Amino acid sequence: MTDQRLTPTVEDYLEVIYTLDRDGENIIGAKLSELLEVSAPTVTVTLKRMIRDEWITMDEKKEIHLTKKGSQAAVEIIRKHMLSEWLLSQFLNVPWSQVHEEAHKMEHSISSDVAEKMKERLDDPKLCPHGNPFPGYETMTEHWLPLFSMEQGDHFIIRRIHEFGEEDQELMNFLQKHQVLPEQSGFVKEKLTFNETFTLQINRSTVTLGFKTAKLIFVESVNP
Amino acid sequence: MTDQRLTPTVEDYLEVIYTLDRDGENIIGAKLSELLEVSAPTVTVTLKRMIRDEWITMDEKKEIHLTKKGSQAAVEIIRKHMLSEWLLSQFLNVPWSQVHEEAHKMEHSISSDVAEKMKERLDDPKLCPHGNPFPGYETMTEHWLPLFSMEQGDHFIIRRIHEFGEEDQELMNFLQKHQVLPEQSGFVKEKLTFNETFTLQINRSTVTLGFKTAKLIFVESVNP
DNA sequence: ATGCATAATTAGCTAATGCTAAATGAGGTT
DNA sequence: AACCTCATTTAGCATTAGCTAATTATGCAT
Repeated sequence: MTDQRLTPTVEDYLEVIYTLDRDGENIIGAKLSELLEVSAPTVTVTLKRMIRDEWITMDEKKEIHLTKKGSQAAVEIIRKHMLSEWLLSQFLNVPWSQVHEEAHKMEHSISSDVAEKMKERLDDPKLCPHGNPFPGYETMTEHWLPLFSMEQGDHFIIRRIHEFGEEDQELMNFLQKHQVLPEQSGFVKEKLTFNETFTLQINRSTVTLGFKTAKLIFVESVNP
Repeated sequence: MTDQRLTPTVEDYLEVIYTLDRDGENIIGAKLSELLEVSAPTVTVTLKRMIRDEWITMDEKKEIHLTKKGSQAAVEIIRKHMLSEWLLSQFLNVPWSQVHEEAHKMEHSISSDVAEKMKERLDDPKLCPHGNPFPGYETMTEHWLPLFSMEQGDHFIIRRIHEFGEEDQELMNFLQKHQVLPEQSGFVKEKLTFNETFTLQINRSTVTLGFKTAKLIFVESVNP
């Protein structure tokens, strides 16, 4: 009957699969291998276990789908992750750039009871400190556009750094250092397509971001 | 060399070994098997790994001793445990009786940086919510006596429930329900040696504790 | 000296997670 | 049809951490 309990590894897989699914991406082993930074054979056997335990199914095209049980488990772990991020950031003054990494470790070891207490204490947040939506609140972020789609001269308020950017500690340190943070406003000083860079002005200082980064940052467009 | 990283299992062993050592008990495999609730062969092989990785040594009498490295690691994990307990109890209103169990899971997944933030935020506590001392503050608890040593009519303030009692969830629920908690005062209504029980009066209510429990509870003796 | 507890080990398994190297599959091109 | 690329799988290994059953040590008591 497979009343398997979740292992941290499986929880990590579920999180990534849920997020890819939310974004409408097609989910195959190779993508998980890249995002989770494990080898392809490891992915194969882990997915096999996950199918056995009914967290996911795999169709003829080898695409991965969450079962109902898998989806519920994913929601739960993502909630724990995001609540931990707020706890670390609000109560413990852990720097914004490190909150993801720390929460990623904690999320596997807090009970649903504790998560519920955190939710109450933190006022039931709908977005994480990076602006990503709690499961079920995806509509709140829908109107934000990738910075990538902005043009020179466009003004914006930064709203969100995508989950898949959060994983890169160097990137996060860089973003924090240059105030590329949710709620900051700025404008596109220069967009160099041939160079694949955006140069932004934020609070009297200037940063240059590559296209890859600009695709992970979402902004609200504003009139200057 | 063996720059092994700690696994949760090894951290658990270190915690127990440190605590037994603090209490001056002789530390052998059989005791760990009992306290950690694993089989004897499991203990044998785990200790072998711990010796290999230089967390502990074993003498001719099979007694276990922490190396310097092992002792430092133990202190660190116990600090994380106790700080987590306070965080859960103070910030998240997790019930006293559950705080140990939750913290026991969390302790393995928080970084030393986060522990340091917790320490600051929680005002550098010297005792855990159960009254057990943080490593290095053992003297603070030395003058408290086991409830077991009290006599009929003796008045006391409960100060401490020993670590090895915390592990028993049923016991903890029972103690909380009957207000057998640090800072509560009461007196021994009846001590029945032939029955191996103490009956206590605490705040208008009465509880009966077995000798086993009375040995795990430490009190400050007071004049009525 | 013998024997009984208690403690510790050995032997042999299982499961989850990782890895590399090598083999296969599946699709699209030339 | 032959080939190339990308994805997946097989095979073979390693480590940690559990277990049971059976064996061996060790120390105390008769």
